[in-house]
Amino acid sequence: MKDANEILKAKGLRTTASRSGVLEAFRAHHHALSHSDLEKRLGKAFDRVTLYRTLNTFLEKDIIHKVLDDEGSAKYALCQHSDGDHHHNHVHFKCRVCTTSECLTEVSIPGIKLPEGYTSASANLLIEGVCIRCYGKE
Amino acid sequence: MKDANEILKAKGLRTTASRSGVLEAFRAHHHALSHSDLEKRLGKAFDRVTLYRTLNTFLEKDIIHKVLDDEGSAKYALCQHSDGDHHHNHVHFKCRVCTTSECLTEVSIPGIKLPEGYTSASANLLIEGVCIRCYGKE
DNA sequence: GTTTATGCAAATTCTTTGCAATACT
DNA sequence: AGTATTGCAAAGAATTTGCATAAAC
Repeated sequence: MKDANEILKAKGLRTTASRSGVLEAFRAHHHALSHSDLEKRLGKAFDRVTLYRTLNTFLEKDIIHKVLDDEGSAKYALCQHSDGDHHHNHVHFKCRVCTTSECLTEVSIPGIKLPEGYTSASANLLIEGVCIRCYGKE
Repeated sequence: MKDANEILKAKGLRTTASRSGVLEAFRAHHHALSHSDLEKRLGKAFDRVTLYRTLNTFLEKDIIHKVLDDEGSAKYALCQHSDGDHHHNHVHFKCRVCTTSECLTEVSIPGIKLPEGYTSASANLLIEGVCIRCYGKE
C-alpha cells in the first residue's frame, strides 16, 4: 500500500504532520474511526479544528469515505482503491461485541431487484453481527 | 394500520399532543423524517426538547427506527410491524433527486456470504439512486 | 392523587468560520 | 516567495439535563 506521503502527493495535498498522523491512524487500524476515536489516538498533537478540516479534505479527495453506522456518529475509513467511485458499493460490518466497524472489501453486494421505476446508482450494506475476533465471546 | 392512540397504548405510553402529532407526521409521509423535518412540519406546537425526548422514547419502544443516511443527519421512520426485531433487515432507498429516504419494505436483502468466522445478526441496505417519482427529472 | 410528560433555562457537546501566524513546496 | 494549512478564539448548531409546572391515567 502507498505510504501517507504518496497518497497526499497523488491528490495534490501538502504533507503536514496532522495529515500524515491521520493517515497513519487509519492505516494502523482495520476498522473505521470516528472523529473522537481519532482525537483519542492522536492526542493533543493538533487542534480539533484541524482534524475536522483534515477529514473534510480527505473526504473531498476520496482518500477516506464515510462508514454507515446505526448510531449517530459518523465514522470514516480509508478508501482501498484510489480510482473511480469504488467507494460506493461497500459492505460494512459492525461487530456488536467490540463495536468496531470494518469494510469487508472482499464481499460484494448482490444485485437487488428494486420496484418498477426505481434505479440504483450505489449501494451500501451495513451488517451487524459478531466478528471473527469476538467469536465465542458474546 | 393502527392509529396513533392505539400504538401508544400498546407500548404503555400516555397519549399526548406531541406524541400524536409526531406519529401522524410519520404516517402522513412515506419517507423518513429527520428531527428538523419534523420541526418544520409540526411548527412551534411544542418545544424542541420535547421532540428530542419523543423521538428517543419512540426509538426505545421500537415505534420508529433510525434510517441510515450517507450524510450526517439521522432520520427516522415508523416501524411497520410492531413485533420482533423486524426493523433489522431493512432496505432504505435514498433518492438523489428529491433527497428523500424511504423504506422499501417489499424488497428483501439476499443472503450474504460473509468471511469465515463472521456471523450476521441483522443487515441494513442503503441504496442510492432515483425514485419513481423523480424518474426523468435528473 | 399519583405518575408521567412538558416547557423553559442553562449547560454540554459538536461543528463551522474568520483571520493572523506558520509551514510547505 | 507564494500559497496552503494550522491554531486560536469565537460564533453557531445540535443535544442533553434539572427542575418546577402541567397534563394524563
